[in-house]
Amino acid sequence: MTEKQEKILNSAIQLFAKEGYNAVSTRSIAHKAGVSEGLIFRHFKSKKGLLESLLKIGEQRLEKTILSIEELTHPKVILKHVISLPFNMDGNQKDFWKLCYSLGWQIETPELVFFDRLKNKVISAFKSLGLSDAHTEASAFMLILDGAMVYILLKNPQNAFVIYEALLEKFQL
Amino acid sequence: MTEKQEKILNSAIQLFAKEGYNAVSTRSIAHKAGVSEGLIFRHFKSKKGLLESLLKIGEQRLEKTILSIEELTHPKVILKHVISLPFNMDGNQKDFWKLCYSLGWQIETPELVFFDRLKNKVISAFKSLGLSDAHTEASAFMLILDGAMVYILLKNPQNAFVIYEALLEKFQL
DNA sequence: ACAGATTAAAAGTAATTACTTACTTATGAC
DNA sequence: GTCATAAGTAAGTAATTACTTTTAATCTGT
Repeated sequence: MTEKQEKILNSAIQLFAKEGYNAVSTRSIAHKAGVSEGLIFRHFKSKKGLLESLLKIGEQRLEKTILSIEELTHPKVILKHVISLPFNMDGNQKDFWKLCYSLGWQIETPELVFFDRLKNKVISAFKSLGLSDAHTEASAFMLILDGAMVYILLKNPQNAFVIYEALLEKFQL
Repeated sequence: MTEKQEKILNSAIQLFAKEGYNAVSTRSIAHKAGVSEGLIFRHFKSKKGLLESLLKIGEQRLEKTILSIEELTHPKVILKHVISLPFNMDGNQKDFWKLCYSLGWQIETPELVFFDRLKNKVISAFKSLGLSDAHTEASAFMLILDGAMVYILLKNPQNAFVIYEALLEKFQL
């Protein structure tokens, strides 16, 4: 991975996250990266190819976080870790999640595996808590996770921590 | 409002909701409406003007729903009505909400008033329930409303009703 | 130092974009 | 019926789009 390749990737994810995939031109990416436009196509073939590289890299970076959750055994700890995710993102992670969620509103949703892995872990957690309908409970839980992500990514509030505590209480965690 | 104007509005909101504002061309809107492209600009001045018309109309159509909630007095009834919103949308309403939420990811967020009105009503409900921090509780509640909207609009599931019931239980409604 | 390959930029391409222009057709008031 | 206004279209416009091609710079091994 050359230095200019990284600059392209960094500029692209920032612009995509801020303005949405469709609204960003390859020209603006090249300009922000301080690189010729053609270089984007040399390295990533197409705009879509660039997007796919971003998603792949983002997933890889997330891998150790997901793994550490998958290794947990105590159900309440699992749930607590999952619902903490939106409240513990650094700038890079935020851009990646923002990209994922904004893509969801533009038809091209290239199914992200880690989301299913998280949900499965949540289902197993509710099962071991003895819930009668673990699947329903898990769906509701993931719905709230989505809500929290939207809250953090779109309105980025300063009172995030009290909201986090309120959510914990709601699930008695 | 002429027949062709309505056709333009209908085509536009459907396309915007499905593919996102930026991804839809005025040409495709005109084509879907069976109308010349110039007519869009005659009636709505610009693509953005068309969008603003859609938002205004959508808000007007929502007005009586919001009013009926604002007239409620019993706090638990208020909360139940608000959280029911995502689970009681017809096709037109779905398109409007989808447009609102998808726009949020594309910088041009022309602040929708009804959202604040809903939140204020929710705050007052939590206050009359005697909650110590009604604002925090209301934020968490609206966060969950967002999550439910995303769930319905993006994944449109068939088990929506059981999820709805699970959410009611979470707030003892 | 010099041929060959790699890496980058400069300058294209055709297609598409939002938007205009010039013009025609319907509508209604008097 | 005439005349002003509104509704509508077809054929443009310049700018921008994703992407390509050509040309120049910079390595690399000998």
